[in-house]
Parts: sequence; structure tokens; C-alpha cells
Amino acid sequence: MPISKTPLKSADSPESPEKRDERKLRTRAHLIQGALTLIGQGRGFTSLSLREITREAGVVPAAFYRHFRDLDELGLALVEEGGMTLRRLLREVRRDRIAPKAMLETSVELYLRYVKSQRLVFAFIAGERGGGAPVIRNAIRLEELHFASEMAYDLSAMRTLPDLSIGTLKMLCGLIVATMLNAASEILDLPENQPRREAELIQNFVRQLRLIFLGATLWRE
Amino acid sequence: MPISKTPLKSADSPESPEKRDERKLRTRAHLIQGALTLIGQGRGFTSLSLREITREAGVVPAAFYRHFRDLDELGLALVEEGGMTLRRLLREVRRDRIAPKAMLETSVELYLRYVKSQRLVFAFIAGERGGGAPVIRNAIRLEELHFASEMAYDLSAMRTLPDLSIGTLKMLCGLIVATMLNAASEILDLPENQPRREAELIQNFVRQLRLIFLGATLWRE
DNA sequence: TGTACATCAGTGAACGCGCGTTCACTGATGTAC
DNA sequence: TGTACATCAGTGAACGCGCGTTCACTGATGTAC
Repeated sequence: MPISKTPLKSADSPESPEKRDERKLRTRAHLIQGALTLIGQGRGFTSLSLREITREAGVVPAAFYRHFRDLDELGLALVEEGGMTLRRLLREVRRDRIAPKAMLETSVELYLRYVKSQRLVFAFIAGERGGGAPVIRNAIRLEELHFASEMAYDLSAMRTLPDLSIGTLKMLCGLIVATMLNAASEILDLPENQPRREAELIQNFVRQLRLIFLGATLWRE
Repeated sequence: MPISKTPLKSADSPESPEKRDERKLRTRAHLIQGALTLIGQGRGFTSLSLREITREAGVVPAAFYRHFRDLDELGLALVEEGGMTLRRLLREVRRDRIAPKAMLETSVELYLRYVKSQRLVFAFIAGERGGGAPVIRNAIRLEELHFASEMAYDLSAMRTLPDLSIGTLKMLCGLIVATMLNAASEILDLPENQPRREAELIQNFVRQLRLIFLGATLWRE
């Protein structure tokens, strides 16, 4: 496992030729993107073949092994990608510092915009969460737990529900995250251009969250 | 598509030899059971091959086509199996006519016993719900919707939450069903004999339901 | 009831195909001096 | 800076394998008379 000895020097020109490491990372990104593209076509990650992915990425099958030991390792990279997406979402919500009253509506809006802009990643997460290879499923569960936990600490810091212990907040956020992913999966599955049906799903989603928060405000340990 | 002309006559002896139709149904059941067995070994349905399934069922690959056009059709049979399991669960809860106070605990207990006794079916449902072939995913969603709807009418008839409209009850039950399936998936994924971890998951599940019901009792349309 | 014919669930062999993995290779990029 | 050698991302060919599907078949069960 050689450690790169390349010193971090700035590019010599704005159009400097790609370094070997950069090219490698680019191919790696192509493999990841290729897998996501196929997933976006309704294919489950579990049913993708190594050859399909390399074909999509525009490299020869054997090149795959320069980047991942096997498909599971690529899957874990996709989970990582999903985790980063979720963390970015959280950061954005946090930054906006919304008035508590409009909190729920605004967050939902932001979330749905996110889901659509990152639909492939969400399709992967929603798809493998229940039925992927055990190792991938576990990695997703960990990311979910991590996300719910961060959300709980945010709620705690904001004193939105000052009576609830951090344990209860985590339980609450676990429920919220599951409900979010469930809604994302339903909405992404809609055939294109069904705004009526989509509005129904979103309304249902918002009402479920509202009910959950109503319960939370009245919860007594 | 020939319609069976066999008259429905009772067996001539307690140990009467199998009729052709009975044998056929038995093989069909073996194929379904074979698929479930493989799923129970941690394999996703999507990744099963026709040959694996027939091998497990103890018939030759070509025999598969006497029962199903392709794997999707077998998948739909499994969904049907899952739907029947859920309906049976509902009937059992309904029959017991539990005191409202202990309702939640008792139902959860009954549900978890069910999940364990039918673990293969639940593993299939939880696994394909998010990431299966579109046709199967849709069938599962329909069963879920049907189940939630029945549950809503039950709650309505029992006047457990007399202030809620049937529409709100359906929204509520949709949330409950999703939470139930989520909990089932988590519990089934546990390595065997982790009673500590399992108790935690169950506790979390119960608290989530309690929070949901708390919200429901205070919901105003 | 007995017989002659029809049905059809399951067989076994064969097919062409895409798969994952291996290997020696090439040639551009990187490093040492 | 210039040169000689090392590295290694990506190539292209090859392999053996399990796959889904087809086909003509067999022999037990079912039906007609």
C-alpha cells in the first residue's frame, strides 16, 4: 500500500495536464457515477454486474480492480456518498436558522428539493436500506443512526423541545428519519409528471411529521 | 388456459394417492418455499436465480415454467403470501378485542411473535419494499395501503380515536405500518441471540408507537 | 368395471450468452540523479 | 535541465462457469365410452 509521495504543489498553469492521481480519481468517480446512472434506470444495485458498471463508466472490466476489491466495496463508497449528502442537508437546515413556527414546512421543502437534486443517491439508499447485501445494509443503518443523532443534538441545542431528554430526542429523530426516507422512496417511484399524486404524497408526509411533532411536544418522560 | 374439469369429490381413503392437481400445487409450494429459504439465508430476492430456486425445490429448471412465467411472477406470489400473512395478523388482533389501555403493548407483542414465526415472509417484504423490481415494489405498496386502510376502519369502528376522520386515520395507519415494517426489518437483521440489543430495538419501537398515538389523541383536523 | 386414448407435470440434454477474474502488456506519468 | 529507470492506470484476450430458455421425451394420472 504505497503512500503517495507527490508534494502538494499548485498547478503550473490554469490548464495543467491531469496528474496521474487526478486521472485515477476521475475514473473512480466515473465508476461510482456509472453505478448510480444504472440505479436511476430502475435497476437495484444488487442486480448490477461489474461489467455493466465498467461499460457505463467507459473502461475495460479489469480496470475496476484498480479502484475496488469487489462490488460490495463500490457499494460502501455509494453509502459514503449518501452519508455526505445527508450531512450536507443537515448543515444547510442548520445554517438557515428558521423561525420555529415555519420550521417544519421549510425543512420539508428543502428536503424534497434535496431528494430531487440527488435522486440517484436517494434511490440507492432507499433501495438498499431494506434489501441490499448485509454489509451495505449495515453501513446504511449506521449513517442513518449518525444522522438521527446529529439531528437530535441540534434539536437539543435549539431547545425546540426543552422537556425531552437526549435519549428521547434520538428516538424521535429515528422515527423522523425513517419517515423521511420512506417518503423519498415513494415520491421517487412516481412516474414522471404526476403532480397531483405527488402533492398528495407530500401532504401525507407533512401531516405525518406534524402528528409526530404534536406527540413530541406532549411527551412526558 | 384449460379450466380444470375435475369434479370436487372427497378422497376415497384417508391415505388416497395424490391427485395430479395436488401434486402440482405441492411443487408450486416447494418453489415458493425454496425462494423463501434462500431469502432467509440473507440473499435478496432480486439476486436469486431460477436455477437456484428449482435446485432448492428439488425439481429440474425447466419445471419452473409449469408454474410461473418468470421470476417476477414468483415474486408476486410471495407478495400475495405476505399480504395474507398481514391480513391474518389483523384478524387475530381484532378477534382478541383487547382493553384499550393495554392495546398497544399487546398488539406489539402479538406482532413481534408473528414476525418471528413468519420471518422469511417479512424478510422478503422488508427487503423488496424499497429495492425490488418495480412491479413487485408496487404490489407490496398496494398490500401495505390495503392493510393500513383496514386498520383505519378498525380504529374507526372501535372508536379508539373518535375525533379523527377516516382520512386522518389512514394517514396515521400508514405511518404505523411503515414504522412496523421498519422495526421488523431491524429486528430480523440482528445476529441470533442478542437479547439485549433486541430488547432495546423493541423498546424503541414501542416508544415510537406511543409517541405517534399521543400525537393522534391530540390531533385536531 | 375395463380399455383405449388424452393430458400434462416433470425430465434431461442442449444452446448461446454475459459473467467475474487472471494475466501479460503498454505507454504515459513520476522519480532519482 | 536532461536522462534513464520505476511505477502503475488502463488494456485486451482468455478462461471456465452458471445462467435462462427451448425442446422432444416419458410415464403417471385423468377421461370417454
